Amino acid sequence: MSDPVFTAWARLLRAQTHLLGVVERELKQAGLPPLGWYDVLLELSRPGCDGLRPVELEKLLLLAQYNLSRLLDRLEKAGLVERRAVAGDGRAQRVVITAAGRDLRERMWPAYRDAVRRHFAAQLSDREIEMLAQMLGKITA
Amino acid sequence: MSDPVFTAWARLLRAQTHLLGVVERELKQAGLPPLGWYDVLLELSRPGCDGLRPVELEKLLLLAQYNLSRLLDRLEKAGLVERRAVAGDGRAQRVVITAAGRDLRERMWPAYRDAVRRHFAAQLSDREIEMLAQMLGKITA
DNA sequence: TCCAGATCAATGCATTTGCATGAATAATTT
DNA sequence: AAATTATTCATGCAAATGCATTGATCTGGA
Repeated sequence: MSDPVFTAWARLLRAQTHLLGVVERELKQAGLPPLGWYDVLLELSRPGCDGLRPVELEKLLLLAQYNLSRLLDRLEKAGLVERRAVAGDGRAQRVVITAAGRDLRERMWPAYRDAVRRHFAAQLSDREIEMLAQMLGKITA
Repeated sequence: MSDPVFTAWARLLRAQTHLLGVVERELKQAGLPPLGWYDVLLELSRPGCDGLRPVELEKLLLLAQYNLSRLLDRLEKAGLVERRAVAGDGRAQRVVITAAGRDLRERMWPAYRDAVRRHFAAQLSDREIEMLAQMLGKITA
């Protein structure tokens, strides 16, 4: 296990598990829904975004089709998104964020941001953050 | 979202999700159990390790107590580990790997190692791997 | 000794995920 | 046009996870 590759791999898994754990815990403690909800709401509220198809969200968020389908069920039930028919393609749908959805995302953001700053950014220098981003970017590139 | 911190954060989540996805997929395709099984078996088969308590595994692997309890149920049912009583503490138990457990871990290793090399290490130089490890180490430190 | 509090592990129940498949529409081939 | 194949999304069922609680010890005072 002195192999540098597996040291890095192990630390990647460990860091992610740890960070996701604390961040989710803080969100929950603030009475907010899980990060997965945030991710969807964020994509749908990007400037100029007039709704997205499930199949597009799937690729953006690396979610399995059936998981996204049910996540959208929950978001819709909570009144945060709406599914609309797509003219010209009877299979597809367009998922649109509602006012309540935008509102929730905006309320989640401070808690999310602060948790990431405190548990992630605070451990690293600005220079390190940038190098980290640069290297991690190569993986999914 | 041009904030370097959140660029790094987003890439961390993305890289991990992607890597875990492909690695798990390859393990499954090779007819092998999930990574979580490997992690437990690895800890239990470290040289000089004479079994570990669930509470120790919990901390090593960052698992929730109830999740570990049930993971051990599965491993035990599959004949890969045994739970033994601890002399002197009636609450505790000692989890010990079996011969079948060692065997499985050894069979998982090549598939795991190759997947990590191909999807993770291959994207980065040796120097980058080391820097990555160094930075990620600071997070859980 | 006895009791209050802490630690260790299991479990009932609800939620979420994974897997396989299905249902509907679109695109392509013949 | 008809038939085949591909795409998009949903869903039944099983497995795993999260949450709260329980049961059983152990520990440290009164």
